[in-house]
Amino acid sequence: MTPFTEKVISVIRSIPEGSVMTYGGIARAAGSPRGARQVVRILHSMSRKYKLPWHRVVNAEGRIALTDDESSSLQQLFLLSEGIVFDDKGVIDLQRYLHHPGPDEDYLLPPPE
DNA sequence: GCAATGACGTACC
DNA sequence: AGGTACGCCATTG
Repeated sequence: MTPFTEKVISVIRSIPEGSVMTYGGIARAAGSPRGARQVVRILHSMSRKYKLPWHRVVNAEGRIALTDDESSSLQQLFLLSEGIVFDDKGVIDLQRYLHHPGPDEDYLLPPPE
């Protein structure tokens, strides 16, 4: 268990209801801008052991990232129940639902342009 | 300990 | 605009 992993767990647990975060965003918030795939791995192991809001994690496009149809539809169900809206293409409006970490975090958003 | 894995992201066809 | 290729690196077998 590395500090990065603990940070990731902490970040995920801090995602408020009705908000989402991307894998890359969590990785950046945890101090490893290129650690998106580690977030995936961590989610795999942690979601079984710990109680994490794994359903509030989506990919950079704002889509459900799960490969299993059953699990992904379940995730969508969870998000819907928290008030998150999907558009026609099944995409979440990240501008609106993405959770921004506090000012303590060096969370760098991509340039608005 | 080394090789494969993975619910990603980004750069390139 | 849509598909492919590859880097990333903690965790797992």
